[in-house]
Amino acid sequence: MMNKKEKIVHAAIEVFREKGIEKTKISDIVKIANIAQGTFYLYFPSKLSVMPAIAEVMVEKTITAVKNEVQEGAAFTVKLTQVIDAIFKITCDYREILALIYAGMGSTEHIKEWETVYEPFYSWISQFLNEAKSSGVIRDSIHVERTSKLFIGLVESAAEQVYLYDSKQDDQASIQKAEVLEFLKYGLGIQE
Amino acid sequence: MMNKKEKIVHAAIEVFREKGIEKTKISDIVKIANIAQGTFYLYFPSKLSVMPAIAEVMVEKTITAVKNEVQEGAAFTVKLTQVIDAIFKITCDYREILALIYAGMGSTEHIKEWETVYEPFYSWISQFLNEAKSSGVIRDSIHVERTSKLFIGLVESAAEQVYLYDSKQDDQASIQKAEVLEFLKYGLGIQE
Amino acid sequence: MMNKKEKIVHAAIEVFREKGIEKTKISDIVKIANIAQGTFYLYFPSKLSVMPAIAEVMVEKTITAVKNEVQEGAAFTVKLTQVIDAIFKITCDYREILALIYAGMGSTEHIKEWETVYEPFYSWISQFLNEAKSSGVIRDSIHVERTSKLFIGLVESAAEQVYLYDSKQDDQASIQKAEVLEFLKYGLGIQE
Amino acid sequence: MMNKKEKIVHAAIEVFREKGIEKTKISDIVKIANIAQGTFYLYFPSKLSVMPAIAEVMVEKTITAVKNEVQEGAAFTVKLTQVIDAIFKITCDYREILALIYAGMGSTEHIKEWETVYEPFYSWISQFLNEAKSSGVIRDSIHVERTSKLFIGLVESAAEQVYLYDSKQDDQASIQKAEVLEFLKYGLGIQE
DNA sequence: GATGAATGAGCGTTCATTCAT
DNA sequence: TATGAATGAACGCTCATTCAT
Repeated sequence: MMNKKEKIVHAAIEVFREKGIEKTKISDIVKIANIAQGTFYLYFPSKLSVMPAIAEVMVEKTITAVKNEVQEGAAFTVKLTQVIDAIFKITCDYREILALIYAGMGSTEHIKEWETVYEPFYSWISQFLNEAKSSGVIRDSIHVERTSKLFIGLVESAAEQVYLYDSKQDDQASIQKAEVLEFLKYGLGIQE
Repeated sequence: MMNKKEKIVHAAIEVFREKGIEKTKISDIVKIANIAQGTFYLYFPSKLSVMPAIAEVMVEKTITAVKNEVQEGAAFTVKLTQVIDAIFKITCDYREILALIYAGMGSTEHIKEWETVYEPFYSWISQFLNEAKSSGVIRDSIHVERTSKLFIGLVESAAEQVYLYDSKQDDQASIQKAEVLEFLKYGLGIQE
Repeated sequence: MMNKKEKIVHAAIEVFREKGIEKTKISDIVKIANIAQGTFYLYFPSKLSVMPAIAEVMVEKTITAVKNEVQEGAAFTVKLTQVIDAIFKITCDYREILALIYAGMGSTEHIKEWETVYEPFYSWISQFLNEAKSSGVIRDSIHVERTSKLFIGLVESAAEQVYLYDSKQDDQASIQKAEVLEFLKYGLGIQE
Repeated sequence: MMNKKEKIVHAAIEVFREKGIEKTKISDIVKIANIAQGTFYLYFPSKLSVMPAIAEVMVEKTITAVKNEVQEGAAFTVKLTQVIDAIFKITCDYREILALIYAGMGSTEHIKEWETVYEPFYSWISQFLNEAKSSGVIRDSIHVERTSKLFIGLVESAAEQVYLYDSKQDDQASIQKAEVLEFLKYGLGIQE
């Protein structure tokens, strides 16, 4: 049994994916969440104010997906491929929502919250890069915190482009992924 | 004196930047454009249908900015720095709109148009990379068309992060730019 | 053919009388006015903001009623009786609305407007008293402007009391009127 | 420590004064009363049904104020002045509420209750006038019960006008009071 | 008695769209 | 073409009321 707030967040994700954010009505969300219209307003003042809570869930989903995909003990390049795979998958599955989160939501009101919300994902990637740096697999001049953000930005925007331009052709995804991998290998200065 | 259509497009850009797309009303646009409410519908069927026209203007602005910044005859690394500078500047100035355009706008209806509209910018970057590739400045394994998109995605997302996370500290911009340059130099495999 | 604003004001008066102000919905008003719901908001921002316009109409109605009732050339006491009759009639017919207007509308926002709106009525009574004062019918110590307000306050509150306490008994009205007349005769110091 | 019912009544007075009756929500009242939302309904069925209890408190306040002001053994004219002073003070302090009570509240449902509630005040003034009548200070033709209502109506409407039209100028109050006193002296036919 | 989270009917308000001028 | 007053369907939001605890 979920509590009401969680119900709203999950219902919102579901409806946003189906109808897009602009076309989603609060009445759609409460119908899916199976709560009364007024109850929504006990937890959120508006449709957009659900976004930070959604972002939190999305970051969790992403981290979980990445962790599940990455094979403990594999070579760094393999792991890199797996990270890219995971991000591509999540990005394609939830692209409308991620696009909004990533773009900073159009409105600047919640921006400082994203920082906090995204932090765990940046941390994970930082840690991932740091290990590689320590074992000499990637170049020593890497600044891991900053690069983690560039890394995620690069992979996510690449994933979005696949959807954006080549949504019909599945093989485009793998070509694009390969390209990103290649670019990252050079960018990180992998020595294996 | 602008014609009515241009007035609408420029007014829309102005209002979208101020209020965000969701909160912008057609009445806001016509007020700024100084035309009658009904006149809008003589040129555009809906608020979102103005977006491709906006994108066109934005791409023009971007290409112009890049061209103006890049110094003919300079070394590739210098030019690279200049391209990054120009994109950072444009991205920061118009980030709300670019974010939306780039993210595909949440609604999938106009996606195919973006492809066409963005094409000139991708072309310019492709050409830029191609010259470098021909003269052996960057690694030969680069696929210029695909990389041009990764390139733009990387730089734009980096620029967005500066705005997103460190809006107050101006020096963050230059650090972030340096990091991107470093990453690109490795990613492109520059040999100078 | 009335213009839309007048239609709204008259419809509002009608509905307020029937249902009371609190229970009146804007949808009731527009139904009677025979206009679209949205049209209301082109002229008034809220239900209560119609009140000043209503007050204006009510003051007109009152002055007209008084003028019609008062017999040119009659003795002052007769005229006084007629003024009282007219105010009682109007007050009883429109008591819910007048009560609100007179009480200052509960909210203090429109108070300064009442001053302007009521002015014509105060003027008329002032003039009425002034003539009587000039011809020596009422005591010389009367300050006509101030007394006109006391006069109206006295007669209106008396009329309200008839409605309030004795709404069923019609003869109460005439007794109350007689009492007011007596009180006013003394109060004004009539010498006839 | 007040009991819950008293808490509600006093909270309602406070909120009604601040926001007006129409804009007052039950949730505002319970917040001030520091009780739970549901508790309200254990004592009152609706917002307006609190009004008679408020009126009772107001009448008590008024009678107390008048009694405190009036100096035992003073001449009638002096007492009259003191009564006027007291009513002016109370009316100005609680004008929004008194206006509503006095005007019959727009809704006719509780009217008969006001009669009962106001009775003590009318009685007191009747008694006050009766004594003056017995001692021959005021004219013999006075009908004390009816006149008590006219008396109160006159003084209260005068007090409201001070507030309404001249809220800034404090000396207006004393001029208005003097005018009322003069008017009453004549109206009652004082012979001193 | 007391609570306050939950309810949902109902209302205010918006704003894209139309069309007579 | 251009206008902008008028429209009314659609939606956000409120808030009196309930009821399980």
